[in-house]
Amino acid sequence: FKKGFAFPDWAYKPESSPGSRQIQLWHFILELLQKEEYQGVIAWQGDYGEFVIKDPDEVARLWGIRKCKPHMNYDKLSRALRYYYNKRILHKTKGKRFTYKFNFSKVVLVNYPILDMANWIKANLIIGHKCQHDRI
DNA sequence: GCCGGAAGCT
DNA sequence: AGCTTCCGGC
Repeated sequence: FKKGFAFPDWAYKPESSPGSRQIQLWHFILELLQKEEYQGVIAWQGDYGEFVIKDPDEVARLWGIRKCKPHMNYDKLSRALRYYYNKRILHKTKGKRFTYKFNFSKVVLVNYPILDMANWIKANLIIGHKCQHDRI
């Protein structure tokens, strides 16, 4: 996940497509991190895999839109991030405000071998997002 | 802010 | 299972 890495179009599938499921928070975080336009909101900073949430309210708002949870806030989002500690997906950078670090050794190398990145994206990155209650 | 238990939802 | 909601404690 070097800077400027962009996921190709075929990696995105609509929610209604077979085999699709709800997007996971860490997928969403990675999605924001690879988009230049969100660098004022969330960005890689410091050590490899380390990122800073520069605008917690905005990240929470965007996550709320994605999950159709209009009352999402940073308090709730950060609780979800804390559940990643035991799963060894993330850990906190202690002393640094709004700063977390991906355990890429597990997330990428073990669960999703870097050599098979294309299939990892296909299997995990779901971008299509229409709220169920919004369907007419 | 950050932590983690507890309960609830899908 | 993967959050969401709520919250007491630090």
